[in-house]
Amino acid sequence: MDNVERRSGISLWRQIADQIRIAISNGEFDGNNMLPGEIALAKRFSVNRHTVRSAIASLTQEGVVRVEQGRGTFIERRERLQYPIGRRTRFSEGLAGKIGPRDRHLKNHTLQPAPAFVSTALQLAPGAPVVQLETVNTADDQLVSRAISWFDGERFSDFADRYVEYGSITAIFKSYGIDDYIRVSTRISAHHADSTTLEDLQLSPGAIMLRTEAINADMNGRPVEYSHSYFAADRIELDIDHGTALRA
Amino acid sequence: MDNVERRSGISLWRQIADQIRIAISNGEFDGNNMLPGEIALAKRFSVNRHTVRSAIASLTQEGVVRVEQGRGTFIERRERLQYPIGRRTRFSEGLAGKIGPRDRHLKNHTLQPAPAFVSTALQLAPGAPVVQLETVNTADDQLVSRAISWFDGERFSDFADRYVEYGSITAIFKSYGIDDYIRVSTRISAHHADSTTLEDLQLSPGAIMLRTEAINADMNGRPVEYSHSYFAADRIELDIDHGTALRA
DNA sequence: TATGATTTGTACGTATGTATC
DNA sequence: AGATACATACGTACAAATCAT
Repeated sequence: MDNVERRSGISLWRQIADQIRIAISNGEFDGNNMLPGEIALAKRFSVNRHTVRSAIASLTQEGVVRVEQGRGTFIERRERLQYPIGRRTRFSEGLAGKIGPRDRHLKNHTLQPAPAFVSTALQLAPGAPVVQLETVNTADDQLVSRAISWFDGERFSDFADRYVEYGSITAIFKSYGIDDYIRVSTRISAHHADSTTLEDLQLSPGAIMLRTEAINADMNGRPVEYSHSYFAADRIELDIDHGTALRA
Repeated sequence: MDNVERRSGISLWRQIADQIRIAISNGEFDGNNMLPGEIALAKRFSVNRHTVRSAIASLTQEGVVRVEQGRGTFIERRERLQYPIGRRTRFSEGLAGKIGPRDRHLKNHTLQPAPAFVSTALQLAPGAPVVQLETVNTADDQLVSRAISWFDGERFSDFADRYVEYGSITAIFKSYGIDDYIRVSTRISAHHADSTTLEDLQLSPGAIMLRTEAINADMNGRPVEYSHSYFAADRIELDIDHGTALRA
């Protein structure tokens, strides 16, 4: 019987969370990979069931366990896929060992006047038309991200149609006469997942998303794509390629 | 008096969280930038105080509000500092507009045999001695990150001593005859903050951290620094510099 | 400086709803 | 259908932090 100390300056739920975390790493629950029920844990630590629930809620936040209503509390351990980001990353190309087959599912597309932040990023006149694509993306058959991308509506008016035909962004750009393009900027931040991302990526409430804001440009330096991507943080890590050539 | 609907298939706390979020964006609490007390909110929505607390806990997770015991619940909105990461980023150099004066505080340092993952990253023999530095870092007088860095213990045995003397990493490397170094790899992931990071960066429980795992090398391609950094995700965003020169 | 009022945090108990097996 | 397990919601009491007086 484990014990917890009252009036120690550390709340019971935190002491219990700590002890459960240690018990997990000691392999105590390796058999069926799940915790005992809340009532059993409450008895084990001699506290109320709700105190155990507070501890489990905390461990859920940390990503240590995952709770399923009616089934139980499961120990969570998943390797993160390595998702490459670089000046010349091409997803259609084979990538050295990192991440497997990718797929994009087109959720929605529109042709509309650009919001201010989009026209700025694409260096277009305010309110110029832009094509907007919303996709949900998988890698190794796992949902990993959703993205919203914008393209110059004058230059790429039927971008969405070609999407179905060509499949890859690289191929579509080629069809417009753009043989090459490069990533010129990427901004990365982390947030709690919003409701759209929770749904699209089938995440649990409280999940974390990695957000990237990126601009790609053609070889004249003219922006051709602006995008916001939201990755399931517990499924991937971003692997930044800083280039291999030495430069002065 | 706002109302919530029971037995609607949506829990009361979620309905309340949604209504509070909307009220915030409507500017309803702009006066003192904080929510009414829990009891007042409970009366407003005709529910128990704990139901309100569940709603507020959810909003805290989203980063919409921040709770301070004995004071109240405050509306959270802070601009993220833009933190540059690139092949040749130098923190002692002036950086274009992005982020202000930086400072590192040395928390701890040791000289010890390298753990396996460190010797691998630095391309040293297993168990070779390494200098380990633990720092807490500020930018614009705000706590932004903590870091653990490792250096070859043979090559840089008195690294920690020189730290006090020189202040900047670049200057220390120069003192060892390394005039230049570059970032060769960066891996970025997001997690819930662990207890050490919570404490070092004075974060609230449930906060998110951005983790970077980085290797710097000298101009011969020999690794000179391996580091793990943990950033307060609500205070910064990482701005990846992909370089400006065009390369084949 | 001290004290009381206010506000959030912890912990208990109880009842009922919902999902799974 | 029944048993089990987690989810929601109510209530009560007291602790801890903050703030005004």
